Amino acid sequence: MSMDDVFKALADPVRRQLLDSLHQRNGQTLGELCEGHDMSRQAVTKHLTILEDANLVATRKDGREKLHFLNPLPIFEIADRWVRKFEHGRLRALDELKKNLEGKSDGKR
Amino acid sequence: MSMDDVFKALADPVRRQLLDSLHQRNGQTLGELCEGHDMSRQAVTKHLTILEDANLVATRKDGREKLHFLNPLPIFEIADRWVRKFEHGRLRALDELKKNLEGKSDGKR
DNA sequence: CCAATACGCAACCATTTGGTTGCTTGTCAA
DNA sequence: TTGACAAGCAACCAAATGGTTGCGTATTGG
Repeated sequence: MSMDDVFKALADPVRRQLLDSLHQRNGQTLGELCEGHDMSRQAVTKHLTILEDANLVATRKDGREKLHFLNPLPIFEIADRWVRKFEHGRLRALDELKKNLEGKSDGKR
Repeated sequence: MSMDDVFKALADPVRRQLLDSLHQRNGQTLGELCEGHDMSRQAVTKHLTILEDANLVATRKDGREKLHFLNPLPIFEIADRWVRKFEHGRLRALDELKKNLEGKSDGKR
């Protein structure tokens, strides 16, 4: 579950939609998660595997069904780290950017 | 600057490193940003273009140099939306996940 | 028991991605 | 003015991605 895996897992709209679906109703089976997606079951399986590898989804087998559960913790971790990193001057960020784009060799370099 | 563009832009370690570099020192030229990356200038240019398309980096031409500036706002927006969406039960998320994985047909379905 | 259901596995394919090289353009400085 | 430097453009390539199909396996309900 490297950080890169989480970023890459989140970079696909289908996978984000799968997370959304699990957020609405947790513990869905593979078949249920396939509904509404215009692709084969195997394609959805591949996406779910990527989400599992990123530790965003955990599974449990129940009989012949496979239940999927959302794990939002990696999302929180990444958000924390990345937001905190750039937090400095969050409010003034737009102003600073504007000035930088207008300013001609403003001396900061 | 769709949300998908931002996610995809952040999904590559080279691009995240470029954002880091700009965070350390804003307004770097293309040549400066290339230093320390074991790839051609053109490869870095492509990554920077993706960051520009995602509105994470803005540029200004200064003579024969091109200056690059970080725009952290899209990161904040995405973090806000996604963290808020899954915020519910953030603290208990891990416990709930554990129980779901252990529990056999806990009746919620 | 056995047929249907739910899922797994693997080969295959088209497109996208991430990189390269070669050449061109524009700007500065000696 | 002209050579060197910074960056742009375009063609090309290998590998990863995202999808497909066909078939195999295990579980369950009638």
